Amino acid sequence: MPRLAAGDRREALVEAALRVMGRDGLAAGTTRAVVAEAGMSLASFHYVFASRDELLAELVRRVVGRELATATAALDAAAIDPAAGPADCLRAAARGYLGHLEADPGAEQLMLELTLHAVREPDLRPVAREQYRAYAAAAAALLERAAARTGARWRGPLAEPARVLVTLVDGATTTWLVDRDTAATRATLDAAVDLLVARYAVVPA
Amino acid sequence: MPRLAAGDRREALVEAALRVMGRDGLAAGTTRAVVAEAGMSLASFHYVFASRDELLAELVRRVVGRELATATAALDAAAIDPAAGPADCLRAAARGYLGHLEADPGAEQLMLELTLHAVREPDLRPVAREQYRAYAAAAAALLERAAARTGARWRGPLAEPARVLVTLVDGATTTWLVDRDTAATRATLDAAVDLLVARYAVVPA
DNA sequence: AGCGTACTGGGACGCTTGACCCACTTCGCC
DNA sequence: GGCGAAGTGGGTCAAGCGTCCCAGTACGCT
Repeated sequence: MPRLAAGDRREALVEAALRVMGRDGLAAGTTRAVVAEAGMSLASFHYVFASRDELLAELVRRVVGRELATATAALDAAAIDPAAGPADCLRAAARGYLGHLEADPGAEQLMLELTLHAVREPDLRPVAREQYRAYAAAAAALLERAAARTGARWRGPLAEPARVLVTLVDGATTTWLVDRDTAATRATLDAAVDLLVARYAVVPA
Repeated sequence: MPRLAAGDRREALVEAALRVMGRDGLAAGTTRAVVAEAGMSLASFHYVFASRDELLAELVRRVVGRELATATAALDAAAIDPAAGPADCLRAAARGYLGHLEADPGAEQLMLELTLHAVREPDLRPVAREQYRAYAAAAAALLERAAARTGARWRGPLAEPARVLVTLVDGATTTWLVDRDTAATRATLDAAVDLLVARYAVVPA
């Protein structure tokens, strides 16, 4: 059987954990369940990770990176129309995220579960903070890019609307996970985007 | 030692569970931890509750009721000033909630944890749905009351702004739990309230 | 060919979990 | 005074947990 390099096995375990926990929840992602999903033995797990917490921390970093990439891609794909305003761009990005959420609800739910877990565990708390700092930065970058592509600009510091955006996406995710009402969530996000642009953007005539 | 009626012991166990889980998280609320907090034996637990899940379901209902009462009280207390507009009312309600969140973060975090858990468990899923239906209804009532007290009225059906409100509060809670930045969260909520009123309210001159 | 490092299989350890059970006590009521 | 229902103490059960360990295997390098 072919040997895997240590880094690859780390990767494989993270991927396996993502599948198991996305499917059945954070609590279901025991070390045993994870290694079973990855087709490895327990020893391999503790050879690569010092502890389950280390896996969890890596998990957060990995998925955050993936989310950010998704959002950016959605925005880029949206800004093709030269007549589009910043609201159109952001709406498209929001829809992109919603599609991502619908396609794999477990992954997003897992992120929420991980965040809540990380806030409780002193060792993991910094990870959660970093996660939300990354979200805020990504939101700011998103706003900036949307403005740049449409010739608009933002009033005042970006931090405030960026935080509103993060709050919105977070809340929309939770709400959608409960009632799975995509139409209502889309309407909420659309309205919120309009509101955001109306307040913070300066759109050239 | 004085006997407690069955209903009282149910109540006492719920209260104990709330303390334990609010302090250390949903996962820490094992049956043993709960009965220890309540000063009872395991047998008493299973005499009153058929299972841990039954406790969890009751927990959600209990706390939801409490939250709604808090929000309504905050709104009522806020609408004293006759010159206040709907935005002032809602801002006050938001601040009331934020104060409540600061005073007992564990309780709100627990609600989030419970919701996420309920969404995963088929048996508990209806409870989560009902919970968010209650939130939406409460948000609608809040909007209605804010309008009534200030002589304003809302454009279109209340469901849409109500959903935005729920989304907002949910997201703000999560974000605050991570970074504990009260000022930023307050700013976010204030801005969001302004946005909401600007879009959905008809304020008389 | 042989050595040392990298890796793995499988079992074990000590502990906690939700659930259950049964002998026992307490109490209102006849 | 005694009976039956209500409630409890404490132990038990099987299952599952994270972690650890060690004997063994496979491979790259000299």
